[in-house]
Amino acid sequence: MELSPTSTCTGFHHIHPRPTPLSFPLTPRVSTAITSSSGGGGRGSQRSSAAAAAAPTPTPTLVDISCNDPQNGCAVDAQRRHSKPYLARKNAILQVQQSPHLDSALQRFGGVLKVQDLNVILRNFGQQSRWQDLSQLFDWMQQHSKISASSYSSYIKFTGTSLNPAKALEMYNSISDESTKNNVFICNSVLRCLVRNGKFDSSMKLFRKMKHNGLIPDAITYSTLLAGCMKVKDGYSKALDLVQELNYNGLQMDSVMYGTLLVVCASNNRCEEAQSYFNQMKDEGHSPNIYHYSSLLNAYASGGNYKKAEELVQDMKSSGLVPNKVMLTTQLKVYVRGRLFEKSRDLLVELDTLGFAKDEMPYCLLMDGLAKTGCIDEARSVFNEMKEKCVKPGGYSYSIMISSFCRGGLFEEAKELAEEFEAKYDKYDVAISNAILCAYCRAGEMESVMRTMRKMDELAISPDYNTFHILIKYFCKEKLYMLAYQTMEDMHRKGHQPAEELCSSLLFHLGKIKAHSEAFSVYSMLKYSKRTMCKAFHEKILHILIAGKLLKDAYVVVKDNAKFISSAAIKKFAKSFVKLGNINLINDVLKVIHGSGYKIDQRLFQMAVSRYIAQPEKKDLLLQLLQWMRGQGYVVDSSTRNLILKNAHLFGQQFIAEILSKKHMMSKALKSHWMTKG
DNA sequence: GTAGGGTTAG
Repeated sequence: MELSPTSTCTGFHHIHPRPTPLSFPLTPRVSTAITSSSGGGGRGSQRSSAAAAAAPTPTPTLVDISCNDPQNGCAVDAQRRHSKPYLARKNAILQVQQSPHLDSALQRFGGVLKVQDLNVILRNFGQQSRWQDLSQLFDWMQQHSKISASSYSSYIKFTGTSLNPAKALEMYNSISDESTKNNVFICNSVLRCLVRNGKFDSSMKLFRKMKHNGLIPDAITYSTLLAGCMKVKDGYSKALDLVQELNYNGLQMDSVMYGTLLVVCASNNRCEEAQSYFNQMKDEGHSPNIYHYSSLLNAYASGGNYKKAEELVQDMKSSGLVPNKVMLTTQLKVYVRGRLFEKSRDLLVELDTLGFAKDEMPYCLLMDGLAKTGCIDEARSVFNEMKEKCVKPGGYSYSIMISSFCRGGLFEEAKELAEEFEAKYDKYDVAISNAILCAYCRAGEMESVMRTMRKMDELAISPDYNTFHILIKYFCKEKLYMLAYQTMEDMHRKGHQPAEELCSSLLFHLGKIKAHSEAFSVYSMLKYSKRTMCKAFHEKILHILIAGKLLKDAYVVVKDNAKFISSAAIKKFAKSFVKLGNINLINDVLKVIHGSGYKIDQRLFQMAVSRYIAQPEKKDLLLQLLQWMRGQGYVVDSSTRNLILKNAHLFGQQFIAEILSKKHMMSKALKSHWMTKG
């Protein structure tokens, strides 16, 4: 049973390549209008080579020429207007960029190239994803001291793009010059690199360190960090902190930051806040683009606020923007979330007419909404409708339907659909794998469960919380309790916290099969997780530990949770411990029990004394016990006293005289009684 | 002469 793939990468990333940016399916006439009014900062158009070529360049710079085709007439004209050294550098740039042997090219042309020329080449390598050459050139620049702050920021940026945040960080840490290390461009590059690679917490930690070391953050710094809040738990409050800090530093939000903030609000169910940021943005003179509108619309979806959504779409149309596929699909989401299934269906028809329903996504939205409202039959018919329309179903629609069937108790149908998926498709990720696993588990298909687990292993799909949960529940159902336990251990190691009821059920069964220490381990997993634990849990594990004679562990449980444990259970524990537990801890146990408000009865004292008599070398402990008893007002009853006297030879006369002093004599008032809560 | 964002599904 291998549930912990050795690979640390997740299968999800293998299966889903980085999505390519969506293009707007708009008519050319409208699209021009949108591009000019989109107000997105114009970053994209600045970087497009078409725009660069079209831009008027009265006095071409080295950068411009290096990007042009040398055969181009314009460039030839430009060449004539420049000095020889200039042309030599321009030529050297091209030679180095185009040379198949970077080493020798640098040897030949390196002397001519200035730092800014090398930076041009560096960025060129980065843009072309020539990572090997990028590193090699950067090393060369370092070795020849032809390096500037720009070299660092570009290099770090591209190292982040090539998904190597550790390398970028290492580079940054290796900078010894303080002013270079505090250069805002370089810092922004490093932070961006961490954020991009999903290391938001690290980026915030580094950010604090940078500020401490003298960085003065600018708007881009905050914008970069804000972007990290989008895919992070509790991103909204983190984003708010950043906004507060940037305002405190006298910086202003721009349309990029507002865009990011709207996404954060939408994914954190902050509908009203999204709206207020949207308005604030407009008040400050930034005109929203289609992304701003879509994000706000998405925020409305979480509240199912379809009236506002419709107003927003109207508002957007009157501002001259045309709803695109994403916008309309998001509007469908609003209707689905608002349970307006008639409107949803109508909109789906409209999407289809516009050619926007060619993939499964809008169908998935509707199916999922229907299924979660209990309308499984309707969901099934949308699924079939989608298949009839030759829309290719994929992992999403299958996982929605399989999970719905499982939830609705239609296990056979779920299993059949899982088999259908396996027969027709070979794209797996953790979500579809979980749905398939769930179906096979509920249908009791052990062979298929095991096969699916092996498949996940082979494809390096990391099991997630749900995977573990499904499997543990299933193994319990099949009475494979040790397997369930091992799976739970694995789950715990991976940082997932199992739910209380699952722990409770497994713990109970482990106790039954006398897997006492395993049961205690389950108890500990729950106890040291952030989850709540029901009070009865402590007593449950206490009985198991007593049965397994794991008395030291039982002692810890009692010590920490006595107030949640019944007096009968405490009594049972005390008896077991004094009888069989570690002799060195007997006094401590008695003190703890007394300290939690229980009176200790004479039979227990007598048992303790018997233990000490059996091991006379522990006579100091006996003495301590008797002294403690005296201090707490307990007395030694006659039978215990007789027991000690009978064994007087083991302890010595003086000892006996001390312990049998008058204060220890039995008083009638304290006689009798088993422990009673004080 | 360098650095920032993005909308929809399980």
